[in-house]
Amino acid sequence: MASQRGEGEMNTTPAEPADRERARAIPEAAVARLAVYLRVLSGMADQGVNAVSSEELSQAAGVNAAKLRKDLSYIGSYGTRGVGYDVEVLVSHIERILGLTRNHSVAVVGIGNLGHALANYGGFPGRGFPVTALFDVDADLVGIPVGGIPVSHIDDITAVCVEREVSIGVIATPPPAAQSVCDRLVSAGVQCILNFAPVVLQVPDNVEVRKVDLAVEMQILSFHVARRADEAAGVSVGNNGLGVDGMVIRP
Amino acid sequence: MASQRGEGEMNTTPAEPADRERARAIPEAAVARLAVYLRVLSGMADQGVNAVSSEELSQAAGVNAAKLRKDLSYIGSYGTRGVGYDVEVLVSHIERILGLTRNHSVAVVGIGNLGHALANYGGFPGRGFPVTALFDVDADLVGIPVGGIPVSHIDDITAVCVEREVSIGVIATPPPAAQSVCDRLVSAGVQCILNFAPVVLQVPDNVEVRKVDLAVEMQILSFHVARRADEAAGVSVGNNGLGVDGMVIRP
DNA sequence: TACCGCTTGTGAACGCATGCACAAAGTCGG
DNA sequence: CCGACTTTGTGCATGCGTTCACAAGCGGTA
Ligand SMILES: NC(=O)c1ccc[n+]([C@@H]2O[C@H](COP(=O)([O-])OP(=O)(O)OC[C@H]3O[C@@H](n4cnc5c(N)ncnc54)[C@H](O)[C@@H]3O)[C@@H](O)[C@H]2O)c1
Ligand SMILES: NC(=O)c1ccc[n+]([C@@H]2O[C@H](COP(=O)([O-])OP(=O)(O)OC[C@H]3O[C@@H](n4cnc5c(N)ncnc54)[C@H](O)[C@@H]3O)[C@@H](O)[C@H]2O)c1
Repeated sequence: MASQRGEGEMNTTPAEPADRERARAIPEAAVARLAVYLRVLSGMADQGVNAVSSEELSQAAGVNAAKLRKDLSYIGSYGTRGVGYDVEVLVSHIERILGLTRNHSVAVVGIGNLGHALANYGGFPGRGFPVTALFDVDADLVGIPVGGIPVSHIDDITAVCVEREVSIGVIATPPPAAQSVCDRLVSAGVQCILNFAPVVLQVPDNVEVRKVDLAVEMQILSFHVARRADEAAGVSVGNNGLGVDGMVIRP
Repeated sequence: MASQRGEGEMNTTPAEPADRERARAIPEAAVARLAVYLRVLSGMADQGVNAVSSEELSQAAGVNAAKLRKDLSYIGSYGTRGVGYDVEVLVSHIERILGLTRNHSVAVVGIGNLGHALANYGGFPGRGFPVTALFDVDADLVGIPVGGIPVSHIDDITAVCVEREVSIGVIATPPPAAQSVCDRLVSAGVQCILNFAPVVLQVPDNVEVRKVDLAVEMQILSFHVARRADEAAGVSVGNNGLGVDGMVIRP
């Protein structure tokens, strides 16, 4: 539960094995892909396509066809053998599983570079995630509308979140403020947090955190470059501007 | 290789099993965590800490201590039994493995909401990822400096990328332009791409793509809310605007 | 109606990652 | 110098996720 999932996995607690755990047994990885299928299917629906085979859909989503079918099987059997899937039907079933039959109100905290971009972004409302509240400590920002929503002061976070039924909190503050903001969101009743600050947040078990750390993403890319580089040329990357460092990794 | 990794995994090709595959056998998931350890360790080093045990470090990074030790063991044995790890030593070894001994020049394409935020963000250069080039199609933007770098026209992408030795391309354009931009980056020799546009990019095998899809992140959070909701109350989420649909999932 | 070809859905095998538990290896105090 | 204590490094078992391969099921056709 109290995970800290992000790009490459990152469990925190062992998560009790039995309890009422079995619940809805859809693998986490499959959920992420279902969201991708949904986007692709929505695009197809918009273009008037109304039937699709697992082969076509998997291609468009960039995954293995068998995996796609297994993923879809987790949510039920809504295809027609010999034919494929009805786009509309699939869309509505995935939406139901992902809990998108109701809107999820989003609050953005920290209206700086990133916060502005998020607040101005028009892509969320259409996907069921209306941004309904913005917060910052900066008095100069409070009251000013960004993307149509006036910025509230961070001290009003509980009242505003409750009033606007915020269910997802997005943290876009500097790292030192992130934990404090997180705590405030949690005590305001927000149970889902998307964190852009490069810090590991501590939250109670009933709160779900996902993090987006761009530096980590880049470092993973960097790793692949490096691996590829000394895979090609046995050793030594070539023109590195750093003295002696091109030796073998493992002794 | 030609994966499309993101939040929850997303393989594309089966990736030939043997070949020279064995290479550097560090699990992808471990690489992502190493980047997190590195950040935590850097923070510790800044605070004057110079030794740390696996228990402390794992706590700070939000992972299991055993997992942390296993992750570190992939890069070698640099701890001292009975004592712990030397922070500096660990930092430099992780940096070496992640290929951070040399800087990776970054180009951002699409200087809109998000592109501005990225260009203005001061966190990348310090972590070894200097942003050295910005591109857009919009003639009004070309020439204007953002975050100290003047925006170049997208048509100059090859020349500029080659000249500035760009190794990572960040795509922050609207979705319809993403594939085309991606193709241009690839033909300019860029082998690593970080994609913010919600589309599945097609790339050759020698190019590594990672995607950041915020809508997907939110949908995953939404799924957990929904799961938790009907875990508490037996069945039926409540007010869904879709006729008859509140039945059990699997027959 | 009976057959044929196509696509789904899934059982089973495999492989990767996680977590446990402990031996190996080092430090520190006496 | 020795013994007790601490913490690493890792073999092994377990569980999850991916992939294969095929039977079951459906539409179309004669
Ligand atoms: N901008 C990017 O592209 C980018 C990229 C990667 C990561 N990040 C991370 O995202 C976060 C935000 O980045 P940014 O560039 O937008 O920073 P920023 O400095 O531009 O904006 C931060 C905003 O948060 C506000 N703030 C500070 N303390 C607060 C508090 N306690 N409560 C509410 N608001 C508070 C500030 O007033 C400011 O408006 C940082 O943690 C950064 O590391 C940003
Ligand atoms: N802004 C956000 O917070 C946010 C959140 C999630 C996803 N995204 C995604 O990130 C991408 C960018 O979002 P945004 O809000 O910055 O959009 P935006 O419209 O503000 O900016 C897009 C920029 O790309 C430029 N552009 C268009 N076509 C181009 C081309 N062929 N080559 C170079 N530049 C081109 C445009 O001139 C514009 O400046 C979109 O795909 C969006 O879906 C953005």
